[in-house]
Amino acid sequence: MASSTVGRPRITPGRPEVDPRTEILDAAASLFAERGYAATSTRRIAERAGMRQASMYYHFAGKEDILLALLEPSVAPTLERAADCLEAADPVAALYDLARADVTTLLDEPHNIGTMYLAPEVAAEAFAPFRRARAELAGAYGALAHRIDPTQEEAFAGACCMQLVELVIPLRRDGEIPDGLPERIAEACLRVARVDEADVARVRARG
Amino acid sequence: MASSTVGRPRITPGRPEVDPRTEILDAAASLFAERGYAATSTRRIAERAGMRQASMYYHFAGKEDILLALLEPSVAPTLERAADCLEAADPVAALYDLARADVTTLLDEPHNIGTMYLAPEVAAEAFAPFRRARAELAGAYGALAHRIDPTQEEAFAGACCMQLVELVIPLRRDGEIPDGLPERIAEACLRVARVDEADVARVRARG
DNA sequence: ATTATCTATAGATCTATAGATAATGC
DNA sequence: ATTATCTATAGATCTATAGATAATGC
Repeated sequence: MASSTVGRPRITPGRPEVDPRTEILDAAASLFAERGYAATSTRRIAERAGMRQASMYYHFAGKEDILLALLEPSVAPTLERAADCLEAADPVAALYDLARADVTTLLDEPHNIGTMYLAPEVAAEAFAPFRRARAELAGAYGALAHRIDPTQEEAFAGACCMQLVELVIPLRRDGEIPDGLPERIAEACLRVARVDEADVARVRARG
Repeated sequence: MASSTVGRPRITPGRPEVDPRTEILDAAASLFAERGYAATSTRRIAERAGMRQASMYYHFAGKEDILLALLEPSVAPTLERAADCLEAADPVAALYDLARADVTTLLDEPHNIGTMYLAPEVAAEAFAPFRRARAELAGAYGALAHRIDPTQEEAFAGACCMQLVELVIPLRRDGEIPDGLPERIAEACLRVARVDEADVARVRARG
């Protein structure tokens, strides 16, 4: 995984101990988050990664392949977490924990790559698995909300929770991350799912 | 405003009774919403508008000018509505009505142009007035929420309401608009702002 | 021999401008 | 004369490929 010294050396040496694939992903993620996918050229990605434009193609088939590599790793953990929480005994606590975990994940990603969830480019066929994973996650939110209060419709409640969780994306873009954001968003999800204030306090206090 | 017959005729005549500026805005809005701003070429806009690529420049200075023209009309009404509701006697009803009106506006726009609110391109200097208007709207949501329950922080509550209102954008993109969406989103805003269920029912019943 | 870069470039865009042209208006 | 289009194109991209090159590994 470290940079072996095999192969023609770069013109500017680049970070040691970081493999070139990661350098490219890192550069692309920051540019995609800042300027968007379509407005980011392969030349610019390579430049930020510290190599020539054409060298990128040794590691990736193209721009779309890079975006796939950036989004893919989040799919498996998301599906797992969504499946797990469906079996929880306490749906209120489960909803809170799921929302908090998802917000934390989005916060911890190195370059606010969540921005790309909404990009028109992920409508392409290649991103179908990614979209399916998001739909499944929304389904999990909806199922929990429905267990909390069966009078509310699953699809709408799930969409509301997802939307609140993804509030972290614009907040991060604008550099306005308040303290305790995961907990605050998780609480907002509970309220949208019609959990009463006593229960909100109970779950919050549970820590 | 109708198409006079002055000027060299088009190769393909185009809609009568619709002025060319509107044809261009219409074409651009649909393409921006479908594929995004950066991925939409002037050639494609002109083609959908029924004219040659260069003819567009008789009506607009460039692509950015078109996006500005699409976003600008929403600024004044938004600011007005936000200012009005701050003086309302009943903050719960005011929050409900503001959210419902904003969702309805986004639903009524001909081509889901709300998609562009989140595009990285509106970070450009030219869109500063538009961003300021959105910040002011978020401020109005926050102020109402704060009047409803002064223990909650304005900025976060405002951001949550905006985010819920803008849920209409992805729902519309996916063609999943349920019945009564403006009312349902407005209710969700009340719940996030910690309005109790009795008050939610009261404001909803008020019609 | 293998690996990972490099240089160079083909071919396909895309934006914006220059200048011609085909209508109506006066 | 004015207006609104047209054709043609300059100049600047941008993506992806071909083939050379400079290291290490065996």
